[in-house]
Amino acid sequence: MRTTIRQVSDRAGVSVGTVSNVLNAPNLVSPGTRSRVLDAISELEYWPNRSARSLQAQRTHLIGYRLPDPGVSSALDVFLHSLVAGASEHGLEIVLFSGCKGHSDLDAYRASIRSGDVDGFVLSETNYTDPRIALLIESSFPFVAFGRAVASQPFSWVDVDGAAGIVAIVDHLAGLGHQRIAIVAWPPGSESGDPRVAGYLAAMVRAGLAIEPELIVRADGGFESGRKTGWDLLSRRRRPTAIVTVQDDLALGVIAAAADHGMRVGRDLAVTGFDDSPAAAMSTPGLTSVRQPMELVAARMIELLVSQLQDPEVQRSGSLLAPDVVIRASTLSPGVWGEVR
Amino acid sequence: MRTTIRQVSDRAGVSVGTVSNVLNAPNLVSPGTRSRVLDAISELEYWPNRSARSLQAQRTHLIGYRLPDPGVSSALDVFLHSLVAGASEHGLEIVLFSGCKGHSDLDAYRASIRSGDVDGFVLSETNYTDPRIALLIESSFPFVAFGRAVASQPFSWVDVDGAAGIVAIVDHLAGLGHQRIAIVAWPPGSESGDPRVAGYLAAMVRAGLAIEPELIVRADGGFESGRKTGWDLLSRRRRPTAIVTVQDDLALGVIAAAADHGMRVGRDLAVTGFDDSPAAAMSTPGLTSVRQPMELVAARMIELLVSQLQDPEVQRSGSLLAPDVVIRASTLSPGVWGEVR
DNA sequence: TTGTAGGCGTTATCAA
DNA sequence: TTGATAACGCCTACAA
Repeated sequence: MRTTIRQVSDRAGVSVGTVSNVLNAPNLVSPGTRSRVLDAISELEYWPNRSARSLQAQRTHLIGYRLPDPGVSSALDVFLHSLVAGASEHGLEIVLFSGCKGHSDLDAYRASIRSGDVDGFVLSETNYTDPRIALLIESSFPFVAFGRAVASQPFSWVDVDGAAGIVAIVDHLAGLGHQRIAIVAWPPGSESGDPRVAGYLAAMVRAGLAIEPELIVRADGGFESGRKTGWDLLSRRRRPTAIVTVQDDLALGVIAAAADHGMRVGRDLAVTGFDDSPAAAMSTPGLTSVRQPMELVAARMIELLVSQLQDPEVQRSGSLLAPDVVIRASTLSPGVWGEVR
Repeated sequence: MRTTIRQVSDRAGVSVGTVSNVLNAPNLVSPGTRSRVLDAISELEYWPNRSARSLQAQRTHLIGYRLPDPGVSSALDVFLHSLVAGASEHGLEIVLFSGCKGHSDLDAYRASIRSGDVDGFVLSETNYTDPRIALLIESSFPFVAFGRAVASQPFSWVDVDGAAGIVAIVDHLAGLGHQRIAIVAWPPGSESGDPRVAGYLAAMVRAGLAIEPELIVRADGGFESGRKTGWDLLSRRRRPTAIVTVQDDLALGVIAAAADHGMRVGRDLAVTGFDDSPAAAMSTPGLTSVRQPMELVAARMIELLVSQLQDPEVQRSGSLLAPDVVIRASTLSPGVWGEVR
């Protein structure tokens, strides 16, 4: 059986209220009894019961997070870690859930809200009109989203400036002398993908490079999709000398396609990714990529969430964070680029 | 304000006990009142409060899992997913925590136990003598470990037969005609690493290949470590024709080292990894690797945990699961192997 | 078949 | 400064 506050109070010869005060408002207790109580607490290894505390405080100190499907998020590892670490600093913990089969995803959120499972939610993989965001706003339930969206009211979000990331990538490539720069992007309509294409266009214009529609190709995402798209791109008479992608997995697929064509990436062709996933760092050649500052993202998300927990009426706001470009061998060998073939 | 059982009972014109029975023992309630209560429940969108339920049942339906440090586990994504999915089928959720700074890791577990945070733990990254295992056994608190260990008493664990995985790898390589097969392993003393080396030795003997001490090299783990070790191995006068590793990250480092030497993996050299991480599948050439059946691992772990939750006295047992070998281009080109140089 | 009451372990309120 | 007591929302006896 676990130790209760009653046992501690008996042991210390005080009332339960006093023990509670020692823990929650030590200044209200005289030093003498305080130390007597503290002794009893440590002798009995007493820790307040979480459920009881939650029940009375109407607060669980738990934050809900629905895991994205496997393979969708290539930096989940770092993100989750930072999230847990950040939460822990505020006495919060992250509870994972999955869309229960048979029920819609939304129902899981709804049930959690009604049963007081968690104090708030962290959302990721949001898109333009995410029904979860609408639901949570309507329920006026605390949450933060990784990713902007359109919503009826302002809400808390953190996002990474993908457009800026791609601009930096294109600048880098243009600086190396590339002129035919292609981009492999997801189909239009993606909250994270569209700005990246916009960044590509802007940077190309600024670099004085011609924008040719055939240099903008679409792929569903993932390695195989990148491989196929890359193969097609490299099978053309007029090949691009550089291929920008919106996802590391796509870029790694392009690298494979280049090998299929007998080309050496980093020499015959430049390729870039997005996410700086572990696979990007460990690829041969190393994959130049846009790195999202996941630690910052997570920390900021927790910050925004905590401020809502403290004051439900707090002004909602968004944070747009700047990414870095990590340059690796997949975009090396400046000056050797020319019209291929 | 959230809906309480009281409001439901008022609305349905019954007592709270009856509402509770409708939810927990429907057969005790007459069909008439039952449907009346059910109506009230859905109209009011009533969901029982989790904290109150936990308090009274002395059960939180939460399982604690301490995230491994980033980069340690290359298959965390799949594992977590399967864990969450498996837990969800039993009405359990996974709560993540991190070693709170300043305190020892063990204290986090201790505190969780005493305060009734969770009903049990899932452990991963265990080693021979894991203090957490000792603590949990001593506290007779429900838990399952991913990985065997030495302990004072039997406990529940699930593990993947790493030795068998490496045996299959060596068999595969020997079948391709390789004779000088090296292994890059972690330093001795690792619960997961040692059996893999043992598997290597056994398979080499069985294949009638000479075991040369210089073919067994040690590396700390990780890409850079693999790159360095690989470079050294390939700088020798008598190079191995195949390099087995105990981790994908190491293998990818070896692939990079081979490129540094101007060698083409899959043709001049065979390389294998362990874990079948996303990076392995997306590497060029694709990395032959040992795939741990993470879905099964997680499912079995949940199974073992749930059985303890149902009956604390249940017999503890372990499960050793068989891995698969995923063959990719890094071990292709059979028959072209010879003494290099 | 249904209602009532006690208790799960805390914290907050109010007296003393 | 401390002690008693009433919630918090639920479930489970037990009584009706």
